Amino acid sequence: MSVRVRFAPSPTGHLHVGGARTAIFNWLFARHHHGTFVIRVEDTDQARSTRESEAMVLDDLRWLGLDWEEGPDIGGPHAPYRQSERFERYRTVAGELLERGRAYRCFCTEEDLDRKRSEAEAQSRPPHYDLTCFHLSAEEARARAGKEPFVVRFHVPREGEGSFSGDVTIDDLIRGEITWRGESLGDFIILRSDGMPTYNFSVVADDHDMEITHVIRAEEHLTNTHRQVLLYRALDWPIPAFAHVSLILGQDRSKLSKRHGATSVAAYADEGFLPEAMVNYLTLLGWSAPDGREIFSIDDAVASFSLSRVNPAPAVFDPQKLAWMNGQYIHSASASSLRVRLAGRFRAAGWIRGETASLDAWLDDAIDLVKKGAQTLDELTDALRFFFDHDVSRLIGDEENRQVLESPSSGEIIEKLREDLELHGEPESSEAYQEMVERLKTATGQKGKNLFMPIRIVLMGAAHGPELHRAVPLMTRGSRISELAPVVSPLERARRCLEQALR
RNA sequence: GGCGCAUUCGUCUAGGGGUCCAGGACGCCGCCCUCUCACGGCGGUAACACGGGUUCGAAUCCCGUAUGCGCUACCA
Repeated sequence: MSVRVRFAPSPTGHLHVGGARTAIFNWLFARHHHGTFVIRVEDTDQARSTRESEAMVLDDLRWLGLDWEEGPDIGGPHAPYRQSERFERYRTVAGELLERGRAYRCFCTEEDLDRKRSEAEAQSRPPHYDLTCFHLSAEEARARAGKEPFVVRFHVPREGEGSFSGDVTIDDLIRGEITWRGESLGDFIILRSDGMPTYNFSVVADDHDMEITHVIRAEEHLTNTHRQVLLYRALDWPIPAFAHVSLILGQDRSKLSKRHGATSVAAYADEGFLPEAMVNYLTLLGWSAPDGREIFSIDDAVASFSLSRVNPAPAVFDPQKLAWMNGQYIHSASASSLRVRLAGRFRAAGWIRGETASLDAWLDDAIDLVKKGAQTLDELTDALRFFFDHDVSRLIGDEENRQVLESPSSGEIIEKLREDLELHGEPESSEAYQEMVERLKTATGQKGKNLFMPIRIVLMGAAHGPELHRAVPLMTRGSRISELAPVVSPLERARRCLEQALR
């Protein structure tokens, strides 16, 4: 039998990293087994669910690089894939359960239930439903159903009730054997008074109808499995395999949520994280490759993925390691591929004014110049800002910079630098830059840090940054490309500094 | 409270009775490279929750305790 798995998000906002990892594990499992990946939208909570959220979640999944064979956007043999469009089916299944005597109408009001619950708690009895309506005769139930609101409850088989048992044992693919006793469960609602199904019920109906073979989901659903298996049994439906993936925790070891900072994958996309890095990191949160490698492509993960290597313990989300990993991907990416991903940011910054091959070539060189210093696309963009933005007053506003510039030799070095640039022209190559440095060495008698720091600060605008012999020629070349926003040329920088900072 | 799950360096993890005085990665610290910052290289710091068993031998198996988390809803 071919593998069929599903990811079932509730459309209540962007996809969060926890959901993303569950989706990734499902997808990896499906692809590894050449199975089918289904997206089903669980929007029975109509107060919180929106179509906009559904579109966002689907976009987030696509951004991660996941694809699916069946889903609300593309349909499929088991359409519809939105629970809100499957109400008829749930009513039919509930009717089947009613007919089989495995479920019953319950007319107790919420007030009744609240009262019963607190009474039970006061007497330290389990707060289970007291079966009042279970004991109603079929005739009475039918009669009241016409004029009173009711819910449909599933009856959890009690000891000695025929051949049925409320005990359930599953063999979780990640955690092994897990057993629940029937006594720990009360009769639970499957259809609300407004006719809407509850989660545990719709999930079972859908997973069965959609022929899901493996239910891979978050650990928070683990104890729900007890109810769900009971439902499968009452309906004589085959029970799928289960795999419960542990929760992702924040730094304080509580379940990851908004107050832990960025938790939606969209937020990471905005900051300039690459989907490949995101998938790689999330895959590693709970799973490890058999060969121990930590940086791997999604195809490698597909090839070696197995649920038996998924760790059952919860994992703390570590933004630092994610950032490191994203950096690894950026550092090994080609400049041209990064340029494509950065295009939107460059345009937003107003740096790109036209289109020409020389512009692309310049951008690629610029990207290569700074990419090792960046861990995100945002940082990479920031690292390029110095080309276009040369603010002398901000430059001398920095204490470290001012100290260097105020040293006795600096004035002379900058003066000679300007003279050299005027006389020999601005360096367009690394070699030309080196020659310029040699001339400045002889002219000023300075070398090492004493020589380079003033040059660096005046030309680059900061004491730290990329290599001068690459950056300065690029600056020169950039200042001559009209399709690019104005790059401040080396000579202009030297002049401005002399005028505004050094007397 | 009841039920369930989990517990190896700060974090992610490897390990599934002897090869483990526990290996890798992130972080942190130091050194090297170097005009600076990064990158990279090298080295260091740091863990089997606790208590009982089982066994010649336990991080690995069993029981208990502690702690954390989840469920116990007409949320999913």
